Amino acid sequence: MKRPTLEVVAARAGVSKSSVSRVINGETTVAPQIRDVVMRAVQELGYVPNGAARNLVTRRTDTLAVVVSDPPQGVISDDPLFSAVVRAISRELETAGKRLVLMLAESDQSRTRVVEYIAGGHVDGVLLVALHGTDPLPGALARQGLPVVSFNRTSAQDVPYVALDNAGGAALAVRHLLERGRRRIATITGPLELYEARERLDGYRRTLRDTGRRSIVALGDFTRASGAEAMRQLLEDDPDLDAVFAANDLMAIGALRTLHQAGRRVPDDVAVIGFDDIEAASYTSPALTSVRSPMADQATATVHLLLGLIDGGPTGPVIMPNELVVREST
Amino acid sequence: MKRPTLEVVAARAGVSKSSVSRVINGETTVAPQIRDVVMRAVQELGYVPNGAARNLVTRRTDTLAVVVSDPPQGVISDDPLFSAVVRAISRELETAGKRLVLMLAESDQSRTRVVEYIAGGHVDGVLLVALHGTDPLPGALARQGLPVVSFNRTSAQDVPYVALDNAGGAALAVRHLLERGRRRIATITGPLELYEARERLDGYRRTLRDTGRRSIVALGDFTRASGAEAMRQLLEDDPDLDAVFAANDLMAIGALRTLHQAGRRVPDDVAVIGFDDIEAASYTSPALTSVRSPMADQATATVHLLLGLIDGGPTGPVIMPNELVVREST
DNA sequence: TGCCTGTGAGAGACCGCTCCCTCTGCCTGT
DNA sequence: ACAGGCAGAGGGAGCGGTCTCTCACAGGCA
Repeated sequence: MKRPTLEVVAARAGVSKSSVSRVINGETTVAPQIRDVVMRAVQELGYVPNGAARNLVTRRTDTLAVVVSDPPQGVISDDPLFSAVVRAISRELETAGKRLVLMLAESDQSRTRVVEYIAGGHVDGVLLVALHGTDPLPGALARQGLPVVSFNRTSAQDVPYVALDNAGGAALAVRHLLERGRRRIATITGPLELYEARERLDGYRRTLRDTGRRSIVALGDFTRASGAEAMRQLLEDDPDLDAVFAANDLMAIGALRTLHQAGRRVPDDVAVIGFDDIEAASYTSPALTSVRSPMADQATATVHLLLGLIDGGPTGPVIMPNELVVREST
Repeated sequence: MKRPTLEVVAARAGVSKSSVSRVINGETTVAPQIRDVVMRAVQELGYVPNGAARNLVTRRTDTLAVVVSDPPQGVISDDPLFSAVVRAISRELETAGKRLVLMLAESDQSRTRVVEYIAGGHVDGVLLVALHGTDPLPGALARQGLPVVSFNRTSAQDVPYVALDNAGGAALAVRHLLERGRRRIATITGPLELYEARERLDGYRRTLRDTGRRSIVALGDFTRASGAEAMRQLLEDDPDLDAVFAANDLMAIGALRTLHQAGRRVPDDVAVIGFDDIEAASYTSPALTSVRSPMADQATATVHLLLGLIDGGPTGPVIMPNELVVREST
C-alpha cells in the first residue's frame, strides 16, 4: 500500500539513489543503459517522487499563491471578474508547469492566515488580486521577501503590477458617443476610493473638457442597483441627456432598466455604454456596447510578470490597452 | 535573511527541539515557564514552521485539491457556476483550516498532470467538480488511494458525491406553471449526455404525465444560443404553447430573447422558467423565475463530505433539495 | 526511609529527496 | 608505457521538522 521511494527504485534497478535521482530529473550525464533500467523500475513500481521531500531540500515548490483580497460583497466577488481572472491565471500557470494555491482574503483573520502561510515557505511567489489600492496586504506580503505581483494597481512599493488603461478606455467610450452625435453625455462612476473608478471618471472628464463639453456625474458603487439609482438621479437632474457612460457593465445594466421603466428608448433616446464587457453585457436587450477589459490577457500578463520576477528579472508596471465592443445600445 | 529553524528557536530559548515542537503544536504536557520562554523566542525570531519538513514526516499536508474537469467551453466554464462553486469551496476549506490547490483539467494532457500531482502526495484529498458522468478522472483519482469526492453525480464506484435533486426541481417548476394555469408547457433540455439534463427532463415528463398532459420537447446544450434556437423551433412546432421550462437559466435567457423578437409577451403570452437561478436571472427583463440550485450549499456539503472521508468516516451520496424563486416571467 | 509511579524534558532516529564529494575506470597525449 | 584528465556512478550528509524512547526528578505510600 505504501508508495515506493527513490531507494526502493534504486534497489530494484540495481543502481544508486543518486543515479535514479539524475534520471528522474532529466540530467544528461547518465549512461543510456542506466537510464533504461531506471525507467523500467520506475514504471514497474509506479514510482512518483515525494513532493515534500523534494521541496524540503530544493527550497522550491513550483507552487504559487493566488490571493484574492476583497470583502465577500466586494467588487472582485462579482462573478464574471473572479471567474475570468482565476481561470486565466490557472491556465497560464498550468502551461508554465506551476501549481496554484487559491486563497481568499475576505477578513482580517484570513488575511493573517494568508501572511502566515506565505511565510511558511509553501509557495515560490504570490499573485495578488486586490482592487483596493489601500489594501495593506500587498505591503505585508512583499515584506516576506517573496516575489509578489499584483493583478491590479497597488500603492505598495516594490510590488509590480499590471493595470488597465482605464482613462484611455473611458476616453474611447466618450469619443464613440460623440461620434454617434451625442451632445449631453452623463457618467455613472464607481466607488471613488478605487483607482479604476477614479481613472475612468478622469478619462470621461478630460475627453469632454477637450471638446468643450460639460460633465454630468452621478455616483455609483459598481453594483447594478447603484446604477439604476444613479440613472434615476441623472434623469431628474438633466432630463435632456442623450447618452450615459457607466463605469462598469453592471451599473450600465441597472441604468438600462431604469431607462426602460422611464419609457426612454435605447439607443434612440439615450445611448448607453458600459465598461468591462462582461458576459452579461451581450445578454441584455438591447445588447450593451462596452469597453472591453481584457481580463484574461491582463491575468496572463500578471502571471508572466510573476514568473519573470521569480527568475530574477527586473520588472516594472505593465499597462494593458482596451478596445471598444459596439453593440446595440449606442 | 534565512528564516529561523526550530533548532535556532530552541537554542535561543535554551530548551530542546522537542520542547519547542510541543509548544508549537499546542501540546498540553508543557510547563508554563517553558511555554513562555519558547513563545518569546518564536516572537523575537519571527519563526514560522517549514511546511515541507512538516509534511514530510507527518504525511499530512492540510491541502486539498479541487479539480475542475471540463473542456474550456464546457458547462462548468459557465462563469456563475464556476465562481460560486469555487468561492464556496474555498471559504469552507478556509474555515476548516485547509488549503486549496486549484487544478483545471481541460485536456487529456492536463488530466495526466492532475493524476501525477495527486499521486505525488501533495494533497490529503481531492474534490472533483466534473459534470460529465462519464469522465474517466474520478475513477483514475480514486485508484490513487486518496480520499476523493465529487461535487456532482459520477458513475465512478467508490466516489461519494453530492447531487442536486434535479428531477424534483423540474417537478417544482412544472407544478408552478400548472398552478399559474398554463396548459401547454414545453421544455428546452440540456445536453442529454449529462445527468443533470436527463434528470431535469425526466422530472418535467413525469409531472406532466401524472396530470395527463403531453410533453413538448426541444433539445438544447445549456448555452444561451441553443436556448434561443430551441425556442424558435418550439414556436414553429407548437405556436399555441403558453409556457416554457428551460433546463438552465442561460437557455431561458436565450428563449426570452427569441420570444421578444417573435412579439410574444412574457409572461402574458408565454411564461418562462429557468433552472439554477444564476445572478443574471434577476437582470433580465422581465426578471426570470427560476429553480434555485443551491450551488454554494452543495459546495459546502461536498467539502464536509471530503473532510469526513479523510477523517475515516463512512460516507454515501448526498442529495440537495432545491427551491423555486418566483419573479416576473411566470 | 525506600520503592514505585507519574510527569515532563531531552536525545536522536527518521521522513524521502538532492547534491556535493569521492572514486573508479577509460581515453588521450607524449 | 604512463601520467593526466574526465565522464559518470556511488556514498552520504544534510534539509527541518516529528515522535518515540529514555531519563531525571518529584511525590505518594507502606
